[in-house]
Amino acid sequence: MAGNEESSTKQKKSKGKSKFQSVDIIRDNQPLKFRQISTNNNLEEEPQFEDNDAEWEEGCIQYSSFDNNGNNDKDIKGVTVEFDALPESPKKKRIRRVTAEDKEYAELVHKAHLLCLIARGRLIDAACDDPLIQAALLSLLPPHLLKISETSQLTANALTPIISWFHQNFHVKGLDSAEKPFHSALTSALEAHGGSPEEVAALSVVLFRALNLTTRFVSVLDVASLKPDHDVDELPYFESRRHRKGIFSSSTLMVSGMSTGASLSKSSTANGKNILGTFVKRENLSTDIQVKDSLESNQLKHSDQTIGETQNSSEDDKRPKRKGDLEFEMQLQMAMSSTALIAPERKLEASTSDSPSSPLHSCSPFKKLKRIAEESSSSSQAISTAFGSRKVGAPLYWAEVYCSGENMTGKWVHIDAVNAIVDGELKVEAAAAACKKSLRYVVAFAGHGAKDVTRRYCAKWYKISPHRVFSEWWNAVLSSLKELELRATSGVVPLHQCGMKSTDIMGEKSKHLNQGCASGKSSFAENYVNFDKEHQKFAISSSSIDNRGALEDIELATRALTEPLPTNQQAYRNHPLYAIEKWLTKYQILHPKGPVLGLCSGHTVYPRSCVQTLHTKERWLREGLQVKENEPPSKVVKSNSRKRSGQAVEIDEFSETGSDGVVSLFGKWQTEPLRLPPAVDGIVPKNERGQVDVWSEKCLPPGTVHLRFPRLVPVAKRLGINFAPAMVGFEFRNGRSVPVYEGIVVCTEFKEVILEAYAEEEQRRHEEEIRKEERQALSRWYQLLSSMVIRQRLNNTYVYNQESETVAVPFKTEKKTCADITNLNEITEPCQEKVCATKIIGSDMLTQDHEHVFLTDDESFDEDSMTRSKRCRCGVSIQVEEL
DNA sequence: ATGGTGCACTAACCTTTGCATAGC
DNA sequence: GGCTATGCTTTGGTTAGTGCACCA
Repeated sequence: MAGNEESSTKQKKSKGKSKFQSVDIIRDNQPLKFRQISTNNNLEEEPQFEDNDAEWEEGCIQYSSFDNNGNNDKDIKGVTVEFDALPESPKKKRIRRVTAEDKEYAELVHKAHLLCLIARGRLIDAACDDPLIQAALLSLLPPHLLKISETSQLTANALTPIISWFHQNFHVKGLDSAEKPFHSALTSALEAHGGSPEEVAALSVVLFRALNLTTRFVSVLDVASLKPDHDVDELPYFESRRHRKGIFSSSTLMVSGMSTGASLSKSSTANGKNILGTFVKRENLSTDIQVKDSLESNQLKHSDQTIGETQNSSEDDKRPKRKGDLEFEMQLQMAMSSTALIAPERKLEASTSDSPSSPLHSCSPFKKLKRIAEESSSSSQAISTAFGSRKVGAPLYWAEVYCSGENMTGKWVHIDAVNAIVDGELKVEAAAAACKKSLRYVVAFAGHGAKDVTRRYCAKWYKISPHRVFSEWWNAVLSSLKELELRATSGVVPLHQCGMKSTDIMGEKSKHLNQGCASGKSSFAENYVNFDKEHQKFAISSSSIDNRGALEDIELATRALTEPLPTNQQAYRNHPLYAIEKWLTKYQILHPKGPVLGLCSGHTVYPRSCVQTLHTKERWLREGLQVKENEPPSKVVKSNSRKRSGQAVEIDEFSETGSDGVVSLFGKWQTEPLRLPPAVDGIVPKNERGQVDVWSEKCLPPGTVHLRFPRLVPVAKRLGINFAPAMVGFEFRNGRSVPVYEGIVVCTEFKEVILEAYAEEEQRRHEEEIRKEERQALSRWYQLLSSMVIRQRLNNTYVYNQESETVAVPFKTEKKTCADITNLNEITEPCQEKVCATKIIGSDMLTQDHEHVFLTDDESFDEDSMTRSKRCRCGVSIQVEEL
């Protein structure tokens, strides 16, 4: 290593990229240098130990520190260096970027997990259809509540008393019974009047179905992330696993069981809709919570376990608590108070008392909760779970009941029996967001089928759509399930009975649209035309709007296309509905440039449908399209293709300016179907490179055909047929693109001729190959046999003869059995007596029938090795060293 | 203190049509 | 001399993703 100066230069050069650290060991005035692989995330990189690549840091360690045992041995073995600070500061920490492989893996996991969750949903749905459970649950229902099944025009309000009763009688008890089959778990939950959130929600579905109400079991599929996640803790499946051990395993609980009796009746009567309690009430209630003996002990044990998981370890106790941990503890306390299965306060205090310095600790958990509750209550009817960053408490399961008396045409009404919420679809997203959950997939299950109803609950679709699997796959998965679901839930809704015509439905759409306009702070009137165009597929005639499924589809589609305009610019980057010019890519343009939907931070917002992708003329050719004559380019951009110095003069023929380095781009509306010059007189029209670019069948000149066989060129040449090599793509090799050729393009009339010739040629080649292989096989057989014979001959001569002192070696031959290897003799000119391979190999070969005769004519002498080779006519040869 | 926003930076991805030399 | 096989070498623009400062 050179001096410090050089080292520091290297350090500067490798600023922020240090992979290794070196330490200079001063020993006998000769600095030694060694490196330590840092704890860099990029571990898969092979360390490069060339000096020019390595990044060195200097440090001095006294030699004596290595030699404290008095060992003067010059070799240093196993040096351990301890650094005061970590080799890399957080600032220098390199982020490991996700690779395509990571993404693919994550997507596979995501899909598999989705399928599992759908299967789970179907299982629950099937269990909810069980007549025994339905009957058992129905038997518990007070008689006056049974009347609801007689209601012809069911409304959400009519369901409130049932929800109230259910909520008073069935509570979330937190313990997840994932180990049990769901059917028996549901039975147990019914007996115990409570269970996991999933079971309680399912029981509510059972109840509604028992009352002959068209009901779906709705579940938020809390699926593993579609994108590779660096932080495994954030992965939902890890999350859920972790929380399954706790009281609130992917809980849906938002309001306590104890409190809701009062709050339910009050709020439900107050607004007739929302019977949600608030945390302010919870705070008051919590001070009066009575410990219930029997359940307490169990719960305490469990809470102890849960707390133990996060804090009971002595190491953890001493560690300063993270915010999330504290929040989790508060969550825990809330959970216990909510279910009236609370641990004694001293326990709670103990659980939070180990981080006195924590800012959160300075106020009591309930004060904190009160503050949060106040915040959440500031937004009208907000669901009071907005505490903590932990992903617990989010609503994951609920029911949807079809209320024919709602909304003129009937409506699927959200009913969260766990939290006693009726028609709270607009609040689900807020509740989920408060618990850091996104409603990526909300799926309704009925009749063994499933339907994606995410749109109903998710207003900000643009936020969740990047986290959903691509729609083609998802739609394909759900298509058959959707039919099943539709069959189970569809019912004819004659429009005339509802006094609603198709125009009214479109009026509804218009209303939604205008709502969207209002939120977008802009007039959308002119957008209606475009909107209507996009809705064409949903604009079903009055005659076809005859079932709930179709109506719901319209409703969901309307929601899909009337999302409010985002208020931040970045949301427009990949927004499926809206776009601003700022976030268009190099190859995108607005065409037509309008209508204007609104403004965002001074940027005009356009519909995403106006964004068109541009391509060069050549690129359009690949799509089987050509740019119309005299079309001016829609956009001229700087070329990013590398021009070699030798070909830099090449001028872009499409460029308006005519200068090099720019590319003209055209939109699809400027193209027409490709019209290539046809083949004339058996001549294939070729491009400037003397080939045909076969990106697709559309790219073939009329009258030509692409023959995708190897070794066709010599055949075509031999027949004198005009052809062109078919280039089918590129391969990136050695840092550059290399064209890939596959077969040739010939005129159609020569297709049969050339294929026949090709078949003959291939046949001939095949036969030739077989012959070649046979020759090789025989040659190898001959070599093998020869070597064996020689070996035996030598054994006989030098080993056997020691005993018998016989010079002549007997050798058995069998003429009759050697027919199989006649070719051997043809190749090698052997003796007339044919060697039987089977005999030689199977027997000792020591026979008395043949005596080798080594004629002097067949001898050869190698002067270098001073050996004489003698050959018998049977093919046996021996080498004799002359002394 | 916290979360949202926007800018700046980074790394993955996409791009896309040789050349020199040795051996036969 | 011509043909073929082999080895060499790895750009730079675009864009999605991430970190961080700033602000409400």
